[in-house]
Amino acid sequence: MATIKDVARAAGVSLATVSKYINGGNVREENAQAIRQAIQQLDYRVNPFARSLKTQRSRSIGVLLPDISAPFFGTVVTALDRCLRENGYHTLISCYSSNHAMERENLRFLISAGIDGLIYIPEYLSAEEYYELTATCNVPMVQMDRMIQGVDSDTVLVDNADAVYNATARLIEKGHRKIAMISGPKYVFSALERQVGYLRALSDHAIMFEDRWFINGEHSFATGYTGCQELLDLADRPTAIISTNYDITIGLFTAARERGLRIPDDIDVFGFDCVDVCTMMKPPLPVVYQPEQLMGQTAAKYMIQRLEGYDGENRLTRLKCRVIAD
Amino acid sequence: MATIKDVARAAGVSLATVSKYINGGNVREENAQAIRQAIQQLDYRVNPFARSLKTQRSRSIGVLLPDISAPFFGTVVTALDRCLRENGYHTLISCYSSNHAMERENLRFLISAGIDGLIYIPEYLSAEEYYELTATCNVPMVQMDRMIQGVDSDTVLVDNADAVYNATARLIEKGHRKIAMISGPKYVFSALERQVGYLRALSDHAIMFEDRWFINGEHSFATGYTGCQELLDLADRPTAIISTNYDITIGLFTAARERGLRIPDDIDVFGFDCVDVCTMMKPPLPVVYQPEQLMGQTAAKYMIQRLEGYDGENRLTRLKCRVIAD
DNA sequence: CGCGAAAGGCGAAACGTTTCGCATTTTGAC
DNA sequence: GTCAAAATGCGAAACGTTTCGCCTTTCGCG
Repeated sequence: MATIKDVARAAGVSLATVSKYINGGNVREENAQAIRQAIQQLDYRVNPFARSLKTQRSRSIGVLLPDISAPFFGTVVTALDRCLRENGYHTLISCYSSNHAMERENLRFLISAGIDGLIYIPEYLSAEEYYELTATCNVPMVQMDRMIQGVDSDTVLVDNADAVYNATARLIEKGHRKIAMISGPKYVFSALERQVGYLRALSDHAIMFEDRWFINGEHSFATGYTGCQELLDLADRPTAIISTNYDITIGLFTAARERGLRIPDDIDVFGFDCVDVCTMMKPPLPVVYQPEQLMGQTAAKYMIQRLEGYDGENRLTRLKCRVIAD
Repeated sequence: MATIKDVARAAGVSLATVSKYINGGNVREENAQAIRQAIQQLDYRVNPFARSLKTQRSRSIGVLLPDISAPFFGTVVTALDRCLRENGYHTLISCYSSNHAMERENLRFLISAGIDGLIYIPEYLSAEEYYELTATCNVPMVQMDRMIQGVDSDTVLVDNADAVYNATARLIEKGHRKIAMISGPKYVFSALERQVGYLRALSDHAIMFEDRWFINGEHSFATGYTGCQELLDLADRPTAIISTNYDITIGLFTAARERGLRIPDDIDVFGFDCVDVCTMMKPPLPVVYQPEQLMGQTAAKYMIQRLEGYDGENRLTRLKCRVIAD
């Protein structure tokens, strides 16, 4: 493997000049020519390890998240990855399987791997734990989709409460009064916010909240499926159900249709995250769309700015969700 | 940040001894004690850049794949990541969005990032292109799920033909004679193999292949949805449809049910990849399950063995899919 | 043509490890 | 107690960059 030294020799300049050329400094055209040619000829590539040792930066960004196999996260991360790559960074992904111990362990691992920055979708970690783990290193961090209470950083969220408020309000306008919701775990930031939106909409329209119409569980197919069954088994059935996640929506559909219920005639459904599924149905079902791409892009933007020296206030972006309904 | 030099000084031994201790060499217990204490006290961590420069290894494995937001890939990669991490490696994921130019570009990027190994789910790249891009570097590579004709490496595949053969045969045993299939793109290795399994099953049971019952498209919801509609619009409708991918299956369901067809009574469906969806229905639908976890684990195993010096023949594993049906 | 400023080039040090070859200590058998 | 072998420790070099401070060349202007 050719080194910068070989290039310098071949081009007849000093090693420092080659380095300057590579890193975009001023070099006389004549020399630039020679260096270019030498690089070409020797098929020289910068050795990333040596560079990192010297600069103490790796140009890699850690992404710590619960689970990459969920479509929502997958799409966010894809956008993130693309943005970072366009700016010369690469993405080091780490999934902690919604598991507290792994969340802690993987965070430690990412840091010891020498990441320049961290983009983080937290779940269980407390502020104390976070600060303890990251005490020594000092990499910038961007929180995404969720937030640890007491941890200050740039943050990109969606307006969960608003989105679910709107969804609920739509159903109410359509005449529904018995509206159920199937939601994620109580300890998940975004799930909590969605719950708030639901409650507020009911209250604003003077509709009593019924405990039995509110179901909590993991963000899984099973939660949607069994949750829907539970609801349909009630003597006092809801006439509409709001879902809060892709898997829950699919589970919910499945259960409802298995019972031979026509959607939306027999039971109305408000989907979440699965725009393609909902819009292709006849009639199209209303659905909450989260701006996944934009979320990834914004987080990437914040991170890149920090890495390029921005040192101002922490920024909090609330992206609006789009409620897709006629 | 403390360096190994500080540790050596604090422990009263030489720098080389500390290094030996860290890397598991023989050190007198007395010294080990002192070093341990010094490390603790100074909160010393090995600097990964310096280590990499010296060893020319990064302990990171590149994973190049079409799209992380597909549940199948997501699950495979999650397993992969976990295995590699347990062995002290980390995963550098790169999605090329099923795009030829990006596939090339991202491969180049991964290599220039100094990965120790590559785990690769290819799509468009030819053997020539692959060899050209990887000519200079010499990292081990494991192909997963698919294979480039003419590129020799450890490879982990599933037995696609077998799986679809069995699925088709089941439907035939159930009495179906008009069996349609909705499949992925013709240039995707696994899609082609699935097609082969379908054709062979038909032929083995003396059933004519009908061109109009075979539909090709991207691995997307839309393909399943519109494909199903096309099939149902035929004067000569199939009585069963085989899907070959998660998104296609969901699309197919949606279209069939929108028409008010009962599954499996009015039209039988064989699902793919979405075991939870299919098994929770009543009655449960048959479905092809790909051993995603095992696939990731096997690929990780092969990679780790190569990195630890194994230098034997290339290995080809064909994992069996499980056909889940009563 | 001459001058000062700006641009460009250079050598050397530094980043924090691992590892080589050799020197020293320890060990165990006699 | 002695000796050889085994175990352990050490100093120094090396990995391939970037960057600092200083020196030389070039350029533009009067």
